[in-house]
Amino acid sequence: MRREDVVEIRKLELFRACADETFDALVTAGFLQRFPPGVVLIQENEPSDFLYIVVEGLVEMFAGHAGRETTIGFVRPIGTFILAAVLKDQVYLQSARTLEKSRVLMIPAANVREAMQHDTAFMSAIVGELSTCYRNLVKELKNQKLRTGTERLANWLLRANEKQGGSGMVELGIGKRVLASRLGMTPENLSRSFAALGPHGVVVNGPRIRIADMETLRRFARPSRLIDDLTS
Amino acid sequence: MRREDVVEIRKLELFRACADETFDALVTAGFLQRFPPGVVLIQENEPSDFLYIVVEGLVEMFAGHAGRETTIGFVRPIGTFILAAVLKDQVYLQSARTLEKSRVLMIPAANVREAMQHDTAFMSAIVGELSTCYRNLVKELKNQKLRTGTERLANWLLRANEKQGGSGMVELGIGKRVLASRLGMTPENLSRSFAALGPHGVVVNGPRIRIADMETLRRFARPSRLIDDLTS
DNA sequence: CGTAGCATTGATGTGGGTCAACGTATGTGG
DNA sequence: CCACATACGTTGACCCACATCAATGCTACG
Repeated sequence: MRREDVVEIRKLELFRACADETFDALVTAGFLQRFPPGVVLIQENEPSDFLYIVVEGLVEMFAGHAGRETTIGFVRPIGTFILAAVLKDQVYLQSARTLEKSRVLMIPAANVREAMQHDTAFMSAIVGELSTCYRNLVKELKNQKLRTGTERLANWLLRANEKQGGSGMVELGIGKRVLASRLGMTPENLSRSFAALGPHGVVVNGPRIRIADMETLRRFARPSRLIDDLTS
Repeated sequence: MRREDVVEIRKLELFRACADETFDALVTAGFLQRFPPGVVLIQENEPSDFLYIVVEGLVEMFAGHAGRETTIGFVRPIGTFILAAVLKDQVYLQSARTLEKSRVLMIPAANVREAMQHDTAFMSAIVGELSTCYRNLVKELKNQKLRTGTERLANWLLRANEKQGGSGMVELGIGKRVLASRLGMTPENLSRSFAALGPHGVVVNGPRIRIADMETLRRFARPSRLIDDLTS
């Protein structure tokens, strides 16, 4: 494991405030693994053996039921997933797979729980992380229940544009079929939603999207700080 | 505030393990308020001044956007709400209103945050509570994205039946219009969904539902531990 | 009583899923 | 280098899930 990666992980909200010994112990106990794209890292309903930290690449969280499947979210460097399952020592509720070639740090769940009990600053950081994740999930539920698919796409584009500098040129960065699942629709419907956004100032060119008229798109999308803000 | 209420609150997962001084300080700092039905206790986008504990009655969590509104969940005695907002000292993402005559204990947010920093056992309980809430929310998101409205209703009935003793007679306990919002559909569609469950062994009689054929209903509903379990 | 709110039902429209066909890369092996 | 296979995105036809609008009956309550 590269030193620069360790430095980056240390900067995570989750690890920033904890003691050196805590951090070192966790990193030492962890395994750094490389995975090609498309590898399933964890599967729902399995016991939570590790806390996962994405050091490089891209991981998709998803879940299935009765023959259907949906994407819950993505984890990019540097980010963690399934913290809650690890803390409660219960089965995963989500599955995870790599979308790109990825490097992932796996920390044994028992070590995380133990570290939390011995380092108050770390536990405090966990509270912060869980609260943030909880609030993001509330926003996602509101996104799903209060908006149509096309509206979700419009807001996703606005947010992606800001993350990429606000130039009005958006690179999807993920396949459209995965984006469709993320937004809770079928690939066919995503195509039609893109078409429907044409009159609202959106020009599609393969994986490159141009927001030609930001004001019109915003008027249609109706972004809300209580749904779309990333931070909190 | 009655002594027996204090005893019950003390039994909450959130307060069970904390020090006596922590608990007493929080309860002393809190205000016990009575509200008639239909009172809005908090509104989304307002700063989080209090942690709320429902001592008696029934509270609905809901959220609105662009003229639409949806129910996120219910809080029954003894239960807490908006813990995450309080911990992050940020605005509420949900609103809350009483559905019945209720008694609610309001604890100033600053006291909660302070207590957490001074009582490790309390902080540990907060981690447990947040993890549980997070996982319940993941389940709700899966419920929404992976099921149709009628399927959600069928599973809701199965769960309500178990909570009420498993006799096969289910009392709704809330208005059908509120239930519809909870399940993410309109009141009209809830009526039709009830009708659609007739062939699957469900008999409706106003607010009293009879599950005449449990096996048939379960076969239709396809309940899953990864979506419908209350505990975890 | 009269009125207001709620549940139900029907008619109708829209969002979105399903199925099928087709085009366009991107590879792979001959 | 080409033929072929595969995966993906797009488009059209069609159908189901669900919302909307309107009308009706019911119950609860002042």
